[in-house]
Amino acid sequence: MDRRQRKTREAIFNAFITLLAKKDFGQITVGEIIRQADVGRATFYSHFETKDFLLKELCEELFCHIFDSTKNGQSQHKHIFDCDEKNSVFLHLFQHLQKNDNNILELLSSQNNELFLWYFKMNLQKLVVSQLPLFEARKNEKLPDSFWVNHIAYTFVETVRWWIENGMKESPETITEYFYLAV
Amino acid sequence: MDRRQRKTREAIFNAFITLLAKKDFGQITVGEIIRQADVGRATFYSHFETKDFLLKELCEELFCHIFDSTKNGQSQHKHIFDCDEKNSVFLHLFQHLQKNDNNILELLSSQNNELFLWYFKMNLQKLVVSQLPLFEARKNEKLPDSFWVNHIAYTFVETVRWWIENGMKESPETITEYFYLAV
DNA sequence: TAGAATAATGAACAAGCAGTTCGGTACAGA
DNA sequence: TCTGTACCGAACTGCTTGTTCATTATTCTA
Repeated sequence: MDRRQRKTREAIFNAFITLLAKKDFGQITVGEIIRQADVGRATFYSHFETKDFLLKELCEELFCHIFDSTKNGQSQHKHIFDCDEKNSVFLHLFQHLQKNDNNILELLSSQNNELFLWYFKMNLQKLVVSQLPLFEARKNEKLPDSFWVNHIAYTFVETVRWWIENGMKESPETITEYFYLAV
Repeated sequence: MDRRQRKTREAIFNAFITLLAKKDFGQITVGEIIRQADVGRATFYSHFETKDFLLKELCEELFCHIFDSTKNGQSQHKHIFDCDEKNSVFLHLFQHLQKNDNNILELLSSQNNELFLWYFKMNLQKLVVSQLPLFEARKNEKLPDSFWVNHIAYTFVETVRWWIENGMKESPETITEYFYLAV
């Protein structure tokens, strides 16, 4: 990819994240994004079809990074699926969130976009499916699988949200415990 | 209240609900609402400050109805807090939802507004607090109260969403059981 | 390093929407 | 019947989205 393209794309993403930390997705205008990113209007639209696509692509990029941190070998973390202790997968995620590598926290806070949470949950569900044995003990055979997976994934999302809204005072270890106790 | 006011208000609410069943809150315009409701533009704005306030007031009206169905003595249901069997409170809610008295289902579906779900959850939390003893057996003393209440309320919301998305094939009794098994 | 290809610029533009204003009309309630 | 109030509708401001295009700058490559 042309270096100019990469730089522009990054500038737009960064501007967008900065703005998302301050206000709701719905009330961010393209005008604000391009002012913050310092790019031309036409440039923005040559990169992203609409504002919604921008969010979509940002989500894909972020979640790709957080759910697969060995990509490009840049991360000091091992791939979450490769972790030795099975239990550490979710702990690892909480740790990632605490570090707030990508300002993901602002995006997950309650006032932000439904679509973003939806992406988060979708990625989580894939993870949960691979980790189902962990929750075997708690599962009741009467519960349909899809219900169960949905429940675990959303319990995680809600745990993160509760954590953020309460100032993230708890350690990732404590929150992981809460999560397991709640499921 | 003047009969004209009542009629206009109702027409706007109905138009809004009709439109919400078809498309996302964000892409409904005031123009569409007033065309569907067959009222003038200025009339709309004399009733509701903005589109957001319309949603807010609709939520208040609906949840007031569903969470307090004895209001105005119109309902055949007893007040949910007065039900004889403690267990029936949530069953009662699921039954209400199945009847879809107020087209509330469309509003709770995943593509709809965050604000709406937020209101739903807020009302639920109040209910959950009053019903906490029901969940005493499942609660672990390590979990903070606010975390626990939040978890129960959102488990309910997610149960409803799962139910809707899967075609509501299960009976309210079955779903109530799923809910209790999940919490 | 010259030249072709591609990306960015910025200003102008059309279209659409939110929310306001106001003079005129219709209706409710007493 | 009369008075106050609600509704109407059209016009208007201001803002946003998304497009266009001629011009400029940068990158890639031969």
